Amino acid sequence: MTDTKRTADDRFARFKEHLRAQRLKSTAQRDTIVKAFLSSQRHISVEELYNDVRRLNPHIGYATVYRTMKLLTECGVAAERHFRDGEARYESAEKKHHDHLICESCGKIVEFEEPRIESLQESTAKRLGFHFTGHKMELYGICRDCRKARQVAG
Amino acid sequence: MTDTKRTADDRFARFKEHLRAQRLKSTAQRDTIVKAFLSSQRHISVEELYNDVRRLNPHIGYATVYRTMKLLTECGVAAERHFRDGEARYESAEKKHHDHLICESCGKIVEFEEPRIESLQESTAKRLGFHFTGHKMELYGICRDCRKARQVAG
DNA sequence: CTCCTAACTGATAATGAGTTTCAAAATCGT
DNA sequence: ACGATTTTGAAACTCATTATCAGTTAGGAG
Repeated sequence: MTDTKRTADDRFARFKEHLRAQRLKSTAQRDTIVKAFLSSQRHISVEELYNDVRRLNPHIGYATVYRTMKLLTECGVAAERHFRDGEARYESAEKKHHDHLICESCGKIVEFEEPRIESLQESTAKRLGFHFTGHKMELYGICRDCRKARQVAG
Repeated sequence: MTDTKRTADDRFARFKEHLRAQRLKSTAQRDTIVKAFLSSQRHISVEELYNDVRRLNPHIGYATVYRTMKLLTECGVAAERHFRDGEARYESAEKKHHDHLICESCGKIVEFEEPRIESLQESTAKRLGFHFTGHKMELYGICRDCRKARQVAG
């Protein structure tokens, strides 16, 4: 069994556990949506997920996808992100804290951690009299591939 | 004449210049909206601005406020910001680059600059093969006043 | 100053992401 | 298997913002 498969199973179990703890019900729709999410690529939008889900069961509605992603976010299996395009994107919340670097040309999203930035943010907040609780941070740039493509084109 | 008044005049002139350059027309509505914006507090929302404008001229419509803020943004007099609450807020674009620290309890917005953060961001992007073009960054925390109030209440 | 045309305005409709409503259907503890 | 409680899908509704459109206005040519 692959690592990917095993962690997907773990997260699915965590979701089921959340339902039980909250006295919510297990349904075929929820299972389908969660499995589609867990086997999707990172940073999927609701629309993209809905399209995946529809392939598995065309009767599942848009609202149910939204509702299920909310549940997944509540139980810590998914994390909601808002980048520039205005629609929410979801990623697995397994990994530790990280931020995103986004290519303005092709939309590629790269994840990174930089503790030195975090610690400067914390000290900046403290300097201004705040107890630091978190941040929203995305870096934007042009990735190597797009720079190359541009040189060829230009 | 105060400094505030003088820079407001400058910005108004810059707006008028933009209209001329783009062969757009000067109208009483635009003048009213721009003056209301220039005499408003920082980080004003469209709704707040609309309310201010209505006091000066109740016949000006919502759409015209939106349209005029777009013009002000285009000519560099205003800058659009998107914080967590989902509605756009506008600030004067006169000042040099800065970021925002927002109190999660009372909503207070403090501006700051921290070149050391910017330079770490730039080097992080470079390390990942990107040409850094910009960022979106907001810090969140609890301000001193809210912490005090909480102690008293608790 | 008067005409004329392109630009502008305000009301309203439309958009798009996301949420709520509601009647019918499904779950699950007893 | 019963029956209260949840859940579902479709459709209606938000909320911020943008587009449409018919009527109005600015401002340059003459």
